[in-house]
This record gives sequence, structure tokens and C-alpha cells, in this order.
Amino acid sequence: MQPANLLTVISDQLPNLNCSESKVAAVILADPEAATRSSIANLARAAAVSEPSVNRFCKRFDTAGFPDFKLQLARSLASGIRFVSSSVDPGDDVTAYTSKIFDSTINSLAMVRDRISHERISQVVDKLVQAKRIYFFGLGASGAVARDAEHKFFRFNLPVSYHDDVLMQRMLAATGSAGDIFFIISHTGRTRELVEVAQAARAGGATVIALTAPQSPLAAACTLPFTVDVPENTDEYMPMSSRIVHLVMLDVLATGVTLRRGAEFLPHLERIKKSLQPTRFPAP
Amino acid sequence: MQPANLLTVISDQLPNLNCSESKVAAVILADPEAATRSSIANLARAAAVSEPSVNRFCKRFDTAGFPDFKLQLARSLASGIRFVSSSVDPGDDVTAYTSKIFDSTINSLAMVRDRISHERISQVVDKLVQAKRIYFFGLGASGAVARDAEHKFFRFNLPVSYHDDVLMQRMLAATGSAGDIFFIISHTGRTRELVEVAQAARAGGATVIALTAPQSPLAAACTLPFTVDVPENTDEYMPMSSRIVHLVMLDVLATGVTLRRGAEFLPHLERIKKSLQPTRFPAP
DNA sequence: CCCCCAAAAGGTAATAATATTTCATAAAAG
DNA sequence: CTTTTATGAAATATTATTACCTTTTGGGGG
Repeated sequence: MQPANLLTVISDQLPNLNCSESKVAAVILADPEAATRSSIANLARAAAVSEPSVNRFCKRFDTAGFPDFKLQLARSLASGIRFVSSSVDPGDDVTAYTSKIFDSTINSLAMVRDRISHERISQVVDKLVQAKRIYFFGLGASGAVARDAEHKFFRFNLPVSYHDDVLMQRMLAATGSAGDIFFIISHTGRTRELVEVAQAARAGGATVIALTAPQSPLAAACTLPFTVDVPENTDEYMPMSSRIVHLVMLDVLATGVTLRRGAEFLPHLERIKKSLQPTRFPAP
Repeated sequence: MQPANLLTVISDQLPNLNCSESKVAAVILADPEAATRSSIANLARAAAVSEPSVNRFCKRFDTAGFPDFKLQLARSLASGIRFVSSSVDPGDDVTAYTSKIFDSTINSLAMVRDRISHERISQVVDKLVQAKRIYFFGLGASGAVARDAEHKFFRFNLPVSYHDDVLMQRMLAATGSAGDIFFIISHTGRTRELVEVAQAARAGGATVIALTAPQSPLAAACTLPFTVDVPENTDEYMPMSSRIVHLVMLDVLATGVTLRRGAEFLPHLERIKKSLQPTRFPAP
């Protein structure tokens, strides 16, 4: 959707530029941020060329003119900064690592948002709506995700549980049958235990949905793979953002199911909400 | 620090705007991308106001004028943060509710990122680094957050546990003493049980940190309130994004602690990572 | 209840800033 | 010695800003 980063394009084209154009390029690449703020006269002066030269430079890069060029530049800078600064260094101070972690999480979410198959979400919601019973399975960090999922799906008035105990998972999988959904959550999709659980559940005729990495053994082993591609953090200091993405995906699924249930389901939700009131101090 | 997203700022200010300013805001929010491309005359016409009104609008939002405003707008658009005006409607299709949920989550994160006190993060990290023992407490959805926190903090080689059982929480709070940290997570901060637990733990000399809403009874009851202000979703269909924000805040804290521990701590983390290898299928 | 004033909001038109085009000239290539 | 290409000066067009004027609004006295 977004065209290639303007700064990259400029530096790629650097050898093909003529004298005054490359002077302009040099000034812009030296401080792109400043370039977005200056006027054409300013920039021309800084590059020691005439204003029309700057204008020609802009048009060369498929922009309508100088103002449009600045706009595009600002855009590439904004998206660029966030991608570049995504890993935490040992020397980072609070401000630095805090925004890096937030930015990288936001990026993962934005990326998945733009790439996720809505078709597939629809299919998964279909299955969940028809389910007689749902099990959420996860281990380690994904155990917490499974627990959160249970907490969201119990509202739908059907038997839902989460399990982070491999033995329980195996036993439940062995007894699964048509109408049961085993919803398996795994960051890597390569955990042997979970793959075996998926196979066992499938053998019994149950539906197995896996929220996991694409092209993983787990995705291959289930009936309906629901894969999200979250760029792997190789950085030692960086937290896994796949957990977060998984949680949001489950929010989406739960919302899909709620909408499918229709408006007559709302009083039920309202009742659940009300039930918590006595446990709380009144709102200010 | 990154300035707040311009679109978010505009919609925050929406109620404080006068007639023509809100007309301008409406046009911009309806199609921000188009706004970055149009001239001031164009936009004024679209909003049925005069050009100076648009200019005044721009200055109200701390920009130098219309061109600068467009630049900032372009920047906000490129940051992966998309502005979301409406919440989920019963008539929404998959595409609509999926992006609404993602966008609203991303927005909450961006908002907290720009408003959080780094000073306070630092203080909390200080406390956590010095802890002899950490308990994470949460109920309901925050129980899953507490569980995730346990999974992140156990790496630091000190006794960490999570509890979502009120009786356990009470008993542990009663036995807490200096050097213990009770880290209480609550979306509303108004759960009576948790407030009482906080008071009990504090009475015993333990440090009580609460990740919760500002100005809540829980924030008042603890030694070190660590508040995040996540706009409340009044919408029936919309999931709570505070859970996600809390998880990311805990990521930040864990990263802070890791960095404090220094490089000699990395082999320890590496060992933990290696321990999982036999449980997995090899990576492709 | 009305009138008048003050303050705020909004528009018109003049002005300033900025960008673009046209055209002339100089340098390089053929 | 052309022809092409690169470049800048100046004119023009576009766009934004300012200054100033009109209308509206709301709030006390008369």
C-alpha cells in the first residue's frame, strides 16, 4: 500500500543524479527532519542551488512539487523511525526502552492488522459459534493468553475452560469429539506436546484451531490453522509481542461471536457485568 | 519523547472546540489522508468555513500554520496508528470490527506511551530490583495479566508467584513484611477485596505497588501507585484494552529490571531459553 | 425586560510568503 | 558549430497569513 520509503529511493538514485540534484539530495539526506520543516528557498540556499532546481528534484521523485515532497518525506520519516529503533540496547535509559517496547508492540499490531485474513477470522468465528464446548490450551506465556481467552469466552454460556497442564490437555484431547473445539495457542507452533495433543484431538473428531505461527508443525496438525505472522524478536532484552497480538486476536474472535449472537444476547452480558457491582467501591 | 498523535489530540479536544473549529475537525477526522493533500482553501470550502478559521484551527493545536499542520498530520498517519472514531456497531462486518479493535488497542497503547511517567517507571524498577520476593495479584481478567507477569519475572532468580485466589491473597498479605513486594493489578482499582489486601500487606511493612487506574481507592491504598489512564470502553462490544496496556507495562518493567541486572545476567537468560529446546521441533 | 457593553467568533480582503513556470543563458556533448 | 542538457533569474501563480471589520453571544445595570 505505502510506496517505498522515500529516503531509500533517494539514496538508491544518488549515482544517477546530476550535479545540482545531488547537492539537494545530500542536504536532504543529511537532515531529513530539518528538510521537512524548511521552505524551498531555504533548502535551495542550503544546497547552494536555485529554487527551480529543488523543484525539479522533487518532481524527479514522483511528487507533485516541493510541498508534496515534504509531506512524503515526513511520512517516510515517521514510519522509518519506529522500525529502526525497535531493539533495546543495554545502554538505554527509561525513556528509551519504554518507547521502544511500546513502539515495537504497536508495530506488531499494526502489521498483523494489515495482513490478517478476514476470511479466516470469519471461518474461525463460524466454528466457535457452533461449538458445544471450547478448550483453550497454552503453555508458558501462552498459558496466560489461554486463561484470558477463557475469561472472555465463558460469557457465551457454553462450557469453556483453559488448561496449561500437559497431562490434562492430553486427557481432554483423548476424550474430544465432534462439537468440541480445541483452541491451541502457541507462539512458535513447534512445541511437541501441543502438536501431539492436536493430533489426538483431531483423531477423536474434534475441531482443532491453532493460533500460532504460519508453516509450523502445529499449524499443519490442526483442522483450522489461524496463523499470525509476528516478526521474531531476536533481541535478548525485547519481550515477545506475539502474546499481545494473540490476545487481541482473541478479542476480535470474541467480538465476532458476540455480534453473531445478536442483540438478544446483550442482557446476558449486562447481567454478568451487574454481578460484579457489589464487589466494588462505587465509581467517583 | 514522541508528541502525542495529532489525530488523537484533535478528537480529545473535540468537545472544547467552537462551531467552525469543530466543522474543520470533522472534515479532517473524516478523511485525514485527504486533508494532508488539500490546500487551505480546499479544506475551508469542504468545512464551509473561511480560510482564517482553518488557520486558527491549526494554531490551536500548536502547529505553526496550515503547512506545518499538514506535515504533523502526515506524520501521525504514517506512524501505524490509525485514528478510530467509532466503536463496534452491531452491523459491522469482519473487516470493520477487526480493524476497530486493533486500532483502539493501538490507540490506547500510543496514548499511554505518550503520557506515562518515566520517573515513576524508574521508581518501580528500583523497588523491583531490590525485592526479596514478589507476589503478583489480580482477579478476573487481571488474573491473566498477573500470571503473565509471573512468567516474565521468574527469570530473575527470586521467588515470584501469582495469585488469583482471594483467600490466598489475604493470607499472603497478612504474612508479608519488608522486602516483599505485592504487585496488585486491577483495571478499575475499585475491587474491595484487593484494596483490603493492599492495606493488610502494607500494615505488615511490605511494599505494595498497584498497576491500576489513577485516583482509585486501590491507588490510594498502596505504597507506590503505578497508574495508567486507559479510556474506559463504554461500548458493550468493545473489549477492555487496559489488560493489554498492563501487559506491556509489565514488559517495560521486566526490561527495566533486566537492564539493571547488567550483562552478566544474560547467560542466565540464555540457559532458560536453552532449557526449552528439547520440547520443540527444530526450527525450519 | 430591555438595552448596552464586552468578549468571542467568524469572515473579507489585503498582504506576505511560497512555489512554479517560463525563458534565457551557459556548459557539455556530438 | 550545432544540439542537447543543466541551471538560474525573473515573472507569475498559488497558497497562507495578517489585519481589521462585522456579527453574534452572554452578562450585568437601568
